[in-house]
Amino acid sequence: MNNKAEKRREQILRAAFQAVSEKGFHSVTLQDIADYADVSKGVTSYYFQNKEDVFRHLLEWVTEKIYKNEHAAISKEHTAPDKLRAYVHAAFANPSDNRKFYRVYLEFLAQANHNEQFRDTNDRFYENCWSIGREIIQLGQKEGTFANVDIDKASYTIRALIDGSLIQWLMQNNDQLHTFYRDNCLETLSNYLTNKNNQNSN
Amino acid sequence: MNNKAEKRREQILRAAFQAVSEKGFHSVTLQDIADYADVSKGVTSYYFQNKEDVFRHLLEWVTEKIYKNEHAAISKEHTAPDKLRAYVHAAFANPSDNRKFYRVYLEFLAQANHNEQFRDTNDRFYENCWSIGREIIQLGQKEGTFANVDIDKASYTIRALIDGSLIQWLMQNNDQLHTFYRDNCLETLSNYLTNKNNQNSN
DNA sequence: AATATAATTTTGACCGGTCAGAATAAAATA
DNA sequence: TATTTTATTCTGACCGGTCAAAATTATATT
Repeated sequence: MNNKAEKRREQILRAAFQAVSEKGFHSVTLQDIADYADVSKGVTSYYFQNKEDVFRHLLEWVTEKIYKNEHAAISKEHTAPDKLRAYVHAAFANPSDNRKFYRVYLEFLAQANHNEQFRDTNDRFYENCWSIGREIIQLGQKEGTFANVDIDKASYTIRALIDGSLIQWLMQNNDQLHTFYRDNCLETLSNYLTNKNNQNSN
Repeated sequence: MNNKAEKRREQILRAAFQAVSEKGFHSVTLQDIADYADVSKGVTSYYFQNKEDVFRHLLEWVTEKIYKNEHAAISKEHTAPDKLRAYVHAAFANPSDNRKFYRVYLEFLAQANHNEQFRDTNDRFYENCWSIGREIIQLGQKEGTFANVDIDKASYTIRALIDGSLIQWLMQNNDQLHTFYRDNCLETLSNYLTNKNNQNSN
């Protein structure tokens, strides 16, 4: 049945994810994916058109999962500062998961420059991230807890700082720094959004 | 003489840079590098141990050039706010150069997770970036124009926001947004460093 | 200066190895 | 039995690295 096929596909995507995180995007072979999924080589070709098709779905799957996780996190909170904290904490997750995720994500970002499909998928991911940012900021401004910053600009800034911090953290092989970067990120964003001097000058 | 050999090596590095920016890290072959450098395939092997050696030197060459450029830019200015502006403007450079550079740099970052040499080189680059940040912040605090933020934290934040902004910009194929992201980045950093509420709580 | 010799640099064909994709067959399942 | 899944093998393309020979440049000799 369809459900079972869907299970297989996810099994393969998980395997591909693991393979990419350990071996790196380009050194992953169809055989690797099959090995990690504990199936034979032909299965991947049966469920996906080719290797690129696997990766395309993998990027979609991963970014979708991240977005849903982050969105769920902020939905549990009710004030803007709480949502902001929840967002940053969700984005940073825990060191080992996040290291794995960002390794893979970074490879896709690098590839996106030469692959329009990846770029499109990432655009949708960005849109989702920005929408989270906007939601938080709008609430904060309605509450009166946040300054009257330009909402779009600020939503870009939020994601830029999160990604920039995580990449910087990723490049140091030191999980200790995870909470440091997370808290610094949150603190900076809190001050940025709260500071009444940051008024929208438009 | 030695000088001529050095010329050749740089010629090859430039070719490799061009090749990576156009074709992507992993699809670049020794033949590609030779083609871009307008020499035969064997030359690269004559001047470098192997392909990886070329890439290692390429990353060093590129990051060194970037750092020197940024450092030169802030050295021309005398006040902290001016240095900050100069730094951000240097980091953003111009759209086409920066797109090329960040494409290549992003590929190296992705690779760094599986390549210790790349990671080491990037660590040195980060150190240089942070030192620029620290220099600016220290001056600003001495001048009294900047708030008493934690200098290390702030230097990480500065680079994180620059990198995060540039990557986000890179993923949109729109050079128009270049000044938008640059100015937003600078504005955010200015406010962050100037805001007297951002006091170091240690 | 002209020629011969040596050193350096460049070339491109070649080899061993790898991989994606295709083809095929065998086994399992319903 | 028909369909799905797994296992195995083949093939053609491609790449990194090698290296002998060619070309060029530098040096020595007369």
